[in-house]
Amino acid sequence: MVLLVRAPAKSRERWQLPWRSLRPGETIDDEAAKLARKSLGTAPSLVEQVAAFGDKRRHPSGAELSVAFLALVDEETGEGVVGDAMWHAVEDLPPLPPRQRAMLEGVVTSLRSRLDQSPIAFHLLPSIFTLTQLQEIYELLLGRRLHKASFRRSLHAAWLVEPTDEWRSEGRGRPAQLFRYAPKKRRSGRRGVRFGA
Amino acid sequence: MVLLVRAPAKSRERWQLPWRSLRPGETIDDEAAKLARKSLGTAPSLVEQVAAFGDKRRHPSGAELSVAFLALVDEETGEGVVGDAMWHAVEDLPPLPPRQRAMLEGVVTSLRSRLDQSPIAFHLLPSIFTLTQLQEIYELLLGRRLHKASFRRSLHAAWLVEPTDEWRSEGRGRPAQLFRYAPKKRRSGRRGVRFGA
DNA sequence: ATGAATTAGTCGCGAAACGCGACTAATGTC
DNA sequence: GACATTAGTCGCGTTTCGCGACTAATTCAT
Repeated sequence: MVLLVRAPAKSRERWQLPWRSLRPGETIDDEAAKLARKSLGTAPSLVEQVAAFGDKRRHPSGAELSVAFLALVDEETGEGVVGDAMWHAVEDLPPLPPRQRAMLEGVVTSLRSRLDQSPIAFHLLPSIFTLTQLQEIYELLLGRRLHKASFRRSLHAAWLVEPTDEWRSEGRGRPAQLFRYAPKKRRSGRRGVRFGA
Repeated sequence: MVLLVRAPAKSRERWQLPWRSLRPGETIDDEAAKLARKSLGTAPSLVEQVAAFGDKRRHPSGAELSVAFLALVDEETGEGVVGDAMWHAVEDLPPLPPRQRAMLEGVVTSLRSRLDQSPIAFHLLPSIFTLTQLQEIYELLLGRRLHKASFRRSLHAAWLVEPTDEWRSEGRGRPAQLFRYAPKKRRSGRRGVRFGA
């Protein structure tokens, strides 16, 4: 889901991405982190610069150039959103200013395409987790279901996790083993997680 | 290879990426295209925005924010470079300002990673070309050799080219068939070019 | 002429990766 | 004790991949 804020009354669209103008002397990375904290009421688990947009479609503020950042929070943290901000489903968004629409699409595409190389998903989990939890995160970010056996095979081939000796029995069903994120640095030809079904 | 220009005398490094400051009222896409034309003496076959850099490492001009663009020209066109600009091998570069070093690395990585989905290579070839020419472009951009049979298999699987009925006999050896870029829009599950060996 | 050299293009096999249904395992519930 | 529920694995048929070896068409040297 995407966090949107109410737009000023004069805009045609009623919602916008959270944004702020760059203050002289500040770095955009710092500014983006501050904006995320302010919009969420808490610090996100990951903030990452994605792309810059500077074409004819102008930003609502009239700015020539916009730099898009991705910030991720887990569902629980997302509940504590402050002010007039509200979460919207990515597949069902209200009208947005054209450039923001493009930025959002770019961010989502970029996120999904880098998901196999970058350990983004682990930022949304506690340090110890079950493989089912991990798979659910990937399914959420990719927007589609994955096959359990195939997911685990890719995962082990990528040497990203190692088992702990703890087990979690969460209500009914067989207890799940807990894993931690522990990428093995394969010196040559390391491979990311490949997904398919 | 990368086109660098001489830095002002006061800088520690002697070379820099071509750059200019954004003039109010201009779009960065337009400005980038102009800069490329001016640096090269001719229009590049492709100009593409890649990423923005705004961390602590400052641009030589002191600017807070830098937006990196990729411009590609074929070897022949590159000969006509004007002024004090000079081509340098990507694997053997002179010292650059830190942010520019990072920008360059980002651009090259991004170029290589998107090469399988985006028809970048075709911008560097005439509209009619041989498959060996195409493979050489990919090898140049990826910085490694590819296996001929595998390359052609991936290429045909991606439905990117179609044969013409023309043949080129270029000196010795068997004449090569000429192809044109003609991507088939497979409605579902289109796949890019995959490389390996 | 004839054969070596050169470049283009294809075949096919062994290995690896993938998709996926079906299986076993361990727990709670009725 | 049967059954539902969740975790985890196995294995088989198919596709993809890496790559050496092959055929094809031309030029060059003798």
